Parts: sequence; C-alpha cells; structure tokens
Amino acid sequence: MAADEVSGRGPRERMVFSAAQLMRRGGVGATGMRDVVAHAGAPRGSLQHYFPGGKEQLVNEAVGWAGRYAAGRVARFVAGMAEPTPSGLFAAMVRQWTDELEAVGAASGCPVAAAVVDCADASESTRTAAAAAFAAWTGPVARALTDMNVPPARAEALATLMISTVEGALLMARAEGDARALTTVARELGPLLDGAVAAVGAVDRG
Amino acid sequence: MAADEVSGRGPRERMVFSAAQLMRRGGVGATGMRDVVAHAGAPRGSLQHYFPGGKEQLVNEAVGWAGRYAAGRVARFVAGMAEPTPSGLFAAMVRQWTDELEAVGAASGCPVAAAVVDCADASESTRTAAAAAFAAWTGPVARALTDMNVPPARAEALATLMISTVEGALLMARAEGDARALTTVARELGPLLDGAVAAVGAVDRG
DNA sequence: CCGCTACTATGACGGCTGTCATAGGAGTAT
DNA sequence: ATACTCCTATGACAGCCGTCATAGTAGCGG
Repeated sequence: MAADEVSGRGPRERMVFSAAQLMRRGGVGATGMRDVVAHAGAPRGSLQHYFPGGKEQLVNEAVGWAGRYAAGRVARFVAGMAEPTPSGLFAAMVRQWTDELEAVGAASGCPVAAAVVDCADASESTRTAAAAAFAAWTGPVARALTDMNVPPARAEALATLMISTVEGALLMARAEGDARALTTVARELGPLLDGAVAAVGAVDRG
Repeated sequence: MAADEVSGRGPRERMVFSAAQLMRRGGVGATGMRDVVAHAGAPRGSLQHYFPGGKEQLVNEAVGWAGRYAAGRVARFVAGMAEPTPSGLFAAMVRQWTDELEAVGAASGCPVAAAVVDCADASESTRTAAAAAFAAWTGPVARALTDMNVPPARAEALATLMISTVEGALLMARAEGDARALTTVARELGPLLDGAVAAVGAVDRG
C-alpha cells in the first residue's frame, strides 16, 4: 500500500494509515496504540482527541480506509487495461500481492482479514466495518465485470468469488512464504471468469 | 469441530483442542493461556509441564491439530458420497461452515487462518506449522480429485483453489454474519471443478 | 522407607495494554 | 488582553499478559 497517498496528510489520516499497515503484519491484538503513533510520527496526545472512541474506532477507520483503497485499486486496474477481461482483472488483483511478496520476501496480509479474525466475535461495530469494506471492494469489481459483458446477475457472484479466492490464497501464501497459492488460483480461475462473458455479435454454439 | 473427539482424552489433548477452539473466535492474541486451561478444565500447572515451549508451542500444536482434523473431514466426506464429484466435495467442505453459521448465528473462523494473521510475521515456527496444516489439508483433497479422474497435474492446483476459496469466503461470511459468500462460491466454483474430470470411455470433442 | 518420576498448585514478577486526568501551547476572534 | 477552540504533552492508573520459581502430591519400583 503506497505510503505516498498519505505522507503529506494530517496526523489523523497518517494514524489511520499506520494502523492499517501495522494490522496487516501482526493482527489487531499485536498492534498497540503506542505503536501506531510511533509509526505515524504523530503526537500521542492526538489519539484521544481524534479517536475518542478508542482503539475500536481507530481499527474501524483503518478497515474503512482499506476498503476504499481496494476499491480505488480496482478502478485503476480496469482503467489501465487496453483490452479488459475478467481474467486480466483478477490477475492484476493477484499481482498486487505477489509483487509485494517477491519484493519484501514476506508478505503482509489484508487489514480487513486481520480485523475479522481478531474482532468479528468481540466487536459488532468492527464486524460491520469489515462487511462494509468487503462491499466497497466487491462493488467496483462487479461493475467492472458487467462492463466486460458479464451478465449482471452473475457479476456480483463472481466478484464475491474473486475476492474470496484472493483473500484465501493470500492466507496460504503468507503461511508458505511463497506466492505459489496466489499464482495457482490466478491460473485456475482465469478461464472460468472469462467464460462468463456473454458473446457479443455471435451466439455460443451448443 | 466436534468436541466428542477430545472429551475423554487427557488434559494435554484437551488443552490443544481448547486452544484451537479459542483461537477460532478471537484470534491468537485474544487467547490467553489462562483461558485455555479454564476452557479445557485442565490444571494450570500442567501448562509448563506439557508445553515447556510456552504459548508458541501450544499454538503450533493447535494449528497442527486443525490440519489433521481438516484432512480427516475430507476423507470422511469422500467416503460418505455415493457418486463422488469435485463439486460435491467442495459443497461438503462449504456446508461444514454454513451449518455452524446457521446454527450458532455467528461463525467462528479457521484456527489456521488466525495463526497466520496473528503470528506469520512474528513466529517463523508458527508460520511453518500453518503451512504444514494447509499441506495436510490439501493432500487428501488432491487425492480425492485424482480418484474422481481429475488429471494429477491439475488436482493439486484445484485443491489449492478450493481451500483458498473456502478460507476467503469464510472470512467474508464472518464479516457479514451471513452464509451468502460461502453459498455463492460453492455455486460458482462447482461447475468449473466438475469440468476438470477427464471423460472416461469418451474423448472430449474439440 | 527411600528415591524417583510424573504431574499439579500457587503465587509472584516485570512488562505491556488501553484509557483517563490534567495541564500546557498555539492560533484567532472579540 | 481575554476568552475560546483546536491540538498536544505527559504521567498515572488498573488490568491482563506469558513466564518462572517453588513447593506440593500421587504413584510406583527398589
């Protein structure tokens, strides 16, 4: 996640960004508020000022930020593809993670996944925030699919499938310390996705 | 995860089981050792006796247990299916989670996923244990697929795809508090999986 | 009875957590 | 200058964490 998008912003946004960043590595439990302010280079006193709701509020906003970020990425993916295909979009979504894994050696996870694992049972508001983040992510993907002539009825379902698969493969890849799972699912799922586009100007034989 | 399989066992196995159970709910960070012994009805003093490696060892063994458990489930699924198909196996894997979600109202997650999210960066041994658990799970699935006439080359890849998808969909389902994501991926991925079985006694046209 | 092993009991320790109380500094409008 | 709002600083609090030290009990072979 590019730090450029947040470097010049105010302390508040930097803290939200830093929280998301740290949650990616060690989960919510291992992410202390003191760690967040240190990582953001922000004053500690600003915590109770900007986040009177405490850690829960900070985590929820980090999750929301991650959802909007993912949605923005998808929009940029489709905008940057000359000949957009579902498999191409999926490959781009996967590549974002494989790149990081090959660059850093070990990948961080998804902050939304971390919030679900650590807070879904304890904090109803965080669970809702995570659901909203997934929805914010699913929306643009489904819209991109319909723009590629995928029937709207299936677009939503396929978007859910794509995000589920990426999220799970990322889990396996982190465990293995290897991008294998990610590249595998990209290769196996691609054809299925492309098969869902309705033929234009020609009827599928059979 | 059926408690029957562990109720009569010794305190040691009960603690490992309880650790896995609690990790599923709140993640590793929120799972204290005191909680584990309380949940297991085990003496606190046994902790340092059976797990001199501390929490890390306990978590690693819980992850290993979960991997073996998942592998056993798969074996029982295929054994119980009259006409085994890849989509049927996948549906059974998914149903295990939807059942729990509909029964309890809110689903717990996968302990292996929890370990990856919370420990992958901090503890190399736990990361390895999680990778082993995924491997232990992938193996029986791939073997089941080859038994259904899926070419061995693809079986391994499809097993990875199936587990990734289940794991990710479970994440989304927990966030939404609804089985939608799980049922959706089961419906969408089924045909693809069945399409991978090589036709027997007939050659695929084209 | 002794000695040995397997297991349990319990209390304490240092460290870290999120949260709060309190106070200080800047900027600005009146 | 006053008063007010926005932001920051800092120290303290109670509580939980994993770990360890120490002592205890049960069982059994000698």
